[in-house]
Amino acid sequence: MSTRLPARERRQQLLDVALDVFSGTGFHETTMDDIAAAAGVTKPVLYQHFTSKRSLYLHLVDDVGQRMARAITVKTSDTDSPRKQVESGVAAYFDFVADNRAAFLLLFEGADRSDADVAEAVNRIEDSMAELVAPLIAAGIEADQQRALAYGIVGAAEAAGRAWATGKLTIDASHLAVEIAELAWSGLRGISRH
Amino acid sequence: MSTRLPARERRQQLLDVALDVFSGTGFHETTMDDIAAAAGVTKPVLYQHFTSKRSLYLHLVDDVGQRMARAITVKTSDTDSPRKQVESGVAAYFDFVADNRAAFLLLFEGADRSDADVAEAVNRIEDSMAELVAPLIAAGIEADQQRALAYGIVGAAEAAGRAWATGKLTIDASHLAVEIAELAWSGLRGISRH
DNA sequence: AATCCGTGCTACCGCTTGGTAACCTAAGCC
DNA sequence: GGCTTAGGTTACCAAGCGGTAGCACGGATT
Repeated sequence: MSTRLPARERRQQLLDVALDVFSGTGFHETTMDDIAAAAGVTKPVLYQHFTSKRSLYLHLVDDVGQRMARAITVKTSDTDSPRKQVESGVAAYFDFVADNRAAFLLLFEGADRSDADVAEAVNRIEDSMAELVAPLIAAGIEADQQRALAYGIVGAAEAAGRAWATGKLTIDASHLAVEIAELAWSGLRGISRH
Repeated sequence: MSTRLPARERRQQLLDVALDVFSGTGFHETTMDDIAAAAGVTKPVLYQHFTSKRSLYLHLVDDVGQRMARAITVKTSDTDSPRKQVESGVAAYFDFVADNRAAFLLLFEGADRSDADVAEAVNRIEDSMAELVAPLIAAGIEADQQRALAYGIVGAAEAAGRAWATGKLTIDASHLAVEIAELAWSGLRGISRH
């Protein structure tokens, strides 16, 4: 039944499966046996590839976080008009959400922020996105206020993404992106001429 | 050492202590012994007042959620000018954050959303706040888009609150409220004349 | 002073689950 | 065909922790 796999492939398969399971059930509600079973394998196989449950989980969170950050950074670096940057950044954000639902939910719905390491990993992503947004706010504003607004915008995308990914919104992702981009942009512009 | 307390007061003390401990350490990382110790008491005392760890936790989440929702609803019902409603609503939000840091973090930082009941409780709050915000958006817009934007605004406040409550922003709470209110308002207005 | 009840403690149980030791077996290679 | 190696399994352990039974103690009541 269980086809034998070379280490490389098995490891990748385990990562994929673990992402799905963790994402659906959450860290603490998921047992190593659950993941193993979902992969059609037994527990010790997991421990041949990962030293502990925690390390597997952290690996996933880190990995997914980097993928998301990169996806967005790449697509915003094309243009330098602030307006276009907001649009393409938000679009990239929701593209990622749509194409990687499990990954997004792992980060922003299931992640256990009371674990310091996990919280740090998630914060790193939020911070890096806030740093992309901050410079788009008019320069006349104090740095701390800029950061506050940047976190606000990032949070808006996050919440909308979460609502969408959990099925609370029936809009399609690209429309949602346009909507949130507009919210962000006019929010930022409104502030700038305060 | 441990002064004896009548049931009423003990129960309340346990709730207060549990809120602090859960909020700081998270549900799974907190043991019943931890809470008991923090209250200067032993575990069985906890079970004289609450039937299980889960029920204690859920009780807290529910309680805190209702307090927060009420605090905001009350202070927005004064006025009917949309602009003023946004301002006073957001102000009430950050007042609550500042006055109830532990409670806020329990809901939006430590809460384990992979637990269905917890997620539902937290969602209830977000939903009720989104419902306060939605009607402030111009009527010409489709309902689903209104809801999407409403979630976005609520998420902005949440993220800003979280950043503030975890010490990532040094602004004082009332300034932060003004800032986010302005972001929300101009965001909404910008959208409305799309 | 004997009683009683509400409050709290000591001591314990048992299940879940992360993690491991020892063994097995399919497949390539000579 | 035998040997080696890597991928996989069964069976188990240990420990943390939620939850409980049964006892101790203090103070009001009579």
